[in-house]
Amino acid sequence: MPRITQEQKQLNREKIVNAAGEGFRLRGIDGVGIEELMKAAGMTHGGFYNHFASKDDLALEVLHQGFTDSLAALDAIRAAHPRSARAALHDLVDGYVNAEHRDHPEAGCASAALASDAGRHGAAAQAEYRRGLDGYFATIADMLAERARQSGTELTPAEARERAVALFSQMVGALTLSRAIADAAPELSDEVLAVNRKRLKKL
Amino acid sequence: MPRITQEQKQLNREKIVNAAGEGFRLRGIDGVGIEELMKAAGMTHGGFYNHFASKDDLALEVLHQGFTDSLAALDAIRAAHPRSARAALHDLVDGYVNAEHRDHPEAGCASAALASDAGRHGAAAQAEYRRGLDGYFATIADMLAERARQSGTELTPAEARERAVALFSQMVGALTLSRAIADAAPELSDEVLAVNRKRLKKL
DNA sequence: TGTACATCAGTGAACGCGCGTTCACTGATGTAC
DNA sequence: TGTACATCAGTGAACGCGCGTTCACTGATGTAC
Repeated sequence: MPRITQEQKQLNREKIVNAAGEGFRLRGIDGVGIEELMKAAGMTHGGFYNHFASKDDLALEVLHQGFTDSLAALDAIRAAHPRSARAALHDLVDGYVNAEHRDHPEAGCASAALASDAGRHGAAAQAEYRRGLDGYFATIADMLAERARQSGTELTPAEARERAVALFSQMVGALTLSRAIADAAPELSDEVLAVNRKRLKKL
Repeated sequence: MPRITQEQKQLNREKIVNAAGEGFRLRGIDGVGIEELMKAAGMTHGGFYNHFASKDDLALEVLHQGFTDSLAALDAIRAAHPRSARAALHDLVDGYVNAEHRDHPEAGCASAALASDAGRHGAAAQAEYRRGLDGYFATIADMLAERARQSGTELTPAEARERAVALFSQMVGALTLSRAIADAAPELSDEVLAVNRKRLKKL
């Protein structure tokens, strides 16, 4: 069978990145092997190095793809509420700080699922992470400034950014803590989500 | 040489737990091997199983010890400010959300350093984590209620707890994000810390 | 208190296993003419 | 357009390596008398 279309090769590469994206978010970069990854992508492990120079190389691509997706999703939330930044912010908080997102890191935000992996996997991984964070902070700051404008007040750029940094930090912290106890203490985990969701929407 | 005093055995056990506490916080539970751990504790790897049934067993003890230490440190902060819960809360935030703590996870809070490890290492690990979180939430709620009382207002227990949960979530999120980009984007990392520190103290 | 013996903590070699990575092979694709 | 050949993506066995764990050994400690 081998030697396939260039188009098919590109599709296979994407399958690997997607499978790795889910696996890495669920169990960490070091928690998933290449054989398992390639199997999930529908191939055998030997072909991995036709696509990536190393596992770390793949990890970088997963981070890049993850943040690209997350930032696109954030833009989609904004676009869904063209008249109300307040409604968009509520959607953002509700969509981020909830049980569904907690229970499915494989389909969720790279920031929350891969924070400790990024911190431990070298400067290149951190640079990808930084790009994501910058995007989150800038977009949320925009949303906050827009909301202020729509309710007849003004926010200096510095103030909007401060609030955005604090807001996103709390969102990530809430998800992180709720995940750390999801199986053993579901009520406490739910409480962490509910309390933060409620208070984040009041900010 | 072998067969040593029971007292010495206990000391050796503590050395292993301490070495593991540092190693696990720095590089994750899966990121440190038993041989390396035992070497750091001043022994060879073979004796490990005289102290622990397995590496997971050690991880549980590390979590337990970590939260015990953290909760004791929290009590010490309270005790240092018997007249002002406000001052104690400021100390807590300043001591938690800063560059020193970011750069030395091995000497820092188990909640922040081991959150993803706990979430991925089974129900027993999560139960230890829960115990720590319960302690943090309860103590911080107490501090917030005390601060209100000292400034002439009252806080219902429910309101105090809500604020405590939100406050600690934000503290953990701030530290988590700042660590994820500490090497590659030190200015952004510092900003995350400074913004959250400032706003947490206003809460 | 002194002696004889059982216990058992630390040592370091060894075990099986799974990991990331390499490689010879294959045959369909891509390309040169 | 057709043909001959080079390319190269996927296969699956193999590599070295480090991991968690086991084990026979040792000799000082703990204990029974």
